Amino acid sequence: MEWTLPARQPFSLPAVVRSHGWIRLAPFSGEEDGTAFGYITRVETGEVVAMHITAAPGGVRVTVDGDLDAAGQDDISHQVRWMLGLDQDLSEFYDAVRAEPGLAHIVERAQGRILRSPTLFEDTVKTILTTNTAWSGTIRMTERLVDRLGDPLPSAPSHRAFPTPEHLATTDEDTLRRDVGLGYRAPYILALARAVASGALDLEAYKTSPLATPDLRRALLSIKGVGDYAAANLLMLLGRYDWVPVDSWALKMVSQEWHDGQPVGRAEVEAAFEPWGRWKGLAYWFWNWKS
DNA sequence: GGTAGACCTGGACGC
DNA sequence: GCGTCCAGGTCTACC
Repeated sequence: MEWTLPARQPFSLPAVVRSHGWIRLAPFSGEEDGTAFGYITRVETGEVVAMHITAAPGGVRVTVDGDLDAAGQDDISHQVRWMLGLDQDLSEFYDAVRAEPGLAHIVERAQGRILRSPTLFEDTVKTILTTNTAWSGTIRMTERLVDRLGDPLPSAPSHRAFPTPEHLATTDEDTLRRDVGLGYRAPYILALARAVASGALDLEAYKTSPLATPDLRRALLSIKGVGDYAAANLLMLLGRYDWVPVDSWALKMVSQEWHDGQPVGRAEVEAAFEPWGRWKGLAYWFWNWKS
């Protein structure tokens, strides 16, 4: 079955899909040009479903294999709206950057939305798996996590959904460390899954949290394995753009952009984007780097 | 508050 | 093929 979902304009599906590397992490699958992507998800009943998203006039077309009841269709629609930020209003950001040569392209290309997973649990796990490793390591760890512990798609069992916190919580550190290859991150992921599964940590509530960003950041930092960079990255995914996710790549880019290749620290990166105020994270994310 | 060292893996490199 | 070095954030212990 298929249906369409409207997006607040301007909207570009390729701009969201290509906003960062998430599309390369299981259980996403996607075209290089960003014109379509697939994702293996689960609906509230526990059923595993493959969805396929393509561009449609004014929004996106959602296709799933087989039929869903009304509740299942609503659930998928809700997930897709969050994943693509279909309801996000970035007009204030566009007005702020229109005159900046390093950012004006954002408006022309309808950039600004960032691809997300359906749950903040999945995005938190993936963010922890980006830390202290090469991107190829993140891809590999995520693939193994889904392959070993995700529930299979009934029509194609080799395709699996991202593991639920409940399922992850029942595994053990040694399996995650050696079989999945998470290394020292294994206890972090296990503790996170158990906290979410037990209800001690309600990550989904952070999507609509009334907390001020500094307080939300402190809450994220209390998760083992989430440090300054990871917290800033998660805030970006939550639509809070007042922190810049400073990693080694950011240091390198800012060094080359404004400091003639001389070594810089976190302070220089933050100072470079300070003028963009509550939009500084987005300004950094979509900056048109010269190098 | 700041800093050093450990954590773990894969890739690059030299032999 | 093997050994060594390095990159990549976060945590913990220590000052």
